Amino acid sequence: MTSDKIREVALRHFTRGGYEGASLADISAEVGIKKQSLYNYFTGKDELFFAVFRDVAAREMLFVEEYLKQNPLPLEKVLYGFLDGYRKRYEREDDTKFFLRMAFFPPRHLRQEIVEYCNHHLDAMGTLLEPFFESAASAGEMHPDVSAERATVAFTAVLDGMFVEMLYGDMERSLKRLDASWYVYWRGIRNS
Amino acid sequence: MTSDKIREVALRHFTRGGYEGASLADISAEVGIKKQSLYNYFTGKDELFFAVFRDVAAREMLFVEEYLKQNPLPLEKVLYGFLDGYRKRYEREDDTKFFLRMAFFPPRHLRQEIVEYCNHHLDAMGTLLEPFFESAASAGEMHPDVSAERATVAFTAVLDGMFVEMLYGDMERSLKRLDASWYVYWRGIRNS
DNA sequence: AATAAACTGACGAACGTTCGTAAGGGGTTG
DNA sequence: CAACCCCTTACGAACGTTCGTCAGTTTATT
Repeated sequence: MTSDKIREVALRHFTRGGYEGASLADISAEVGIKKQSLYNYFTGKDELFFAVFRDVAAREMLFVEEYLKQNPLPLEKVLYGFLDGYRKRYEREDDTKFFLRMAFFPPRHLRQEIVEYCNHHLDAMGTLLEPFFESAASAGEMHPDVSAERATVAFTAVLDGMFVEMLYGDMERSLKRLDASWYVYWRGIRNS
Repeated sequence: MTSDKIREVALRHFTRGGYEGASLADISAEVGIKKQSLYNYFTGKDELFFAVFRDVAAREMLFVEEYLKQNPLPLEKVLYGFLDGYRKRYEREDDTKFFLRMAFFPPRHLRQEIVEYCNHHLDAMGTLLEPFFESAASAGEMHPDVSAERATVAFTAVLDGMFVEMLYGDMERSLKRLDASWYVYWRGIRNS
């Protein structure tokens, strides 16, 4: 399907160049068609962008849902596995990088729509994550001084910290940061 | 000085639109001159960009140096004050936001030069920060299980996590994250 | 025959950049 | 004091390119 191919190539171009830096000429050339032919599938650049954006958001959410659907495990395993799973996915796919870029630096004229989408995404992610902390708290896996909410918020910060280091591109540094962040984070919330 | 004014306006435009999204026409219009007149001060867009970049990098480094120059304090105060000081600065100035944007998503044809600059910056920052952790470790302020290096790396991750939330723009969320991240981080490294 | 998907051609607008030039101020000469 | 030159700074006009987009036409599929 040509439409899928276009979205796939466009994702890569939007990720590397941003909205302004991605040109329809380059995208269509890589797909193997003329840029005017893109208009058989999308009404314009904005619609192509949002098609890509929706694809990415759906896959991101699916990834999180699928991971958290697994059988209940000790919190330590769930959380570290989550970080490591996301790390591996980040290496393979442009999805997360695209999503971060557009969340942080949206093109001005699409800003509002993007921000709304991202807020919804973050809320949904919090809703999926927090129960794990709450049941872990009930089970005595977490230190009683650390509330489930604080632990959740701090965990998403660890996740973002890892993303940021990966954005920057140095794999060795990323692993070192993941190790250090997780080590300190888990010491900070565990009950022992 | 017109050159300063240009750099000041250009900083704002580069921060909000990125390299590709910032146009010389818009910048010059806001300064109050025609775009051709920019060429009296800079040989082109790239040189203007690097002039801004160097200004920003210098101010960023100066901020860190000045803060850490203060009289020795307990590690807890130094680190939390560092986070909070950066938070306040972030609200006031575009410097950090510009720096993050260009570090994460540099324009392709300037990528190498930018990355080199950023690496130097990160190294210098590590060099300034690590001694605080090492002397704190010697003084018994940190838990013996946590190495100074791990604590340093995890701390810069906390800092980046805060930046990221501020990038996203919601102040309430940023403060909540700062609170949670710091609370968990300090529990993770303190000696008690 | 009908429909979808590719094409050619062209559009106005914006981009960064270059050229030639005019206005202004300062310093050195008559 | 006036005349000259020079250098800085601004500008209008135009350059060639690229941008996203629109219209009309051919090709291929069913």
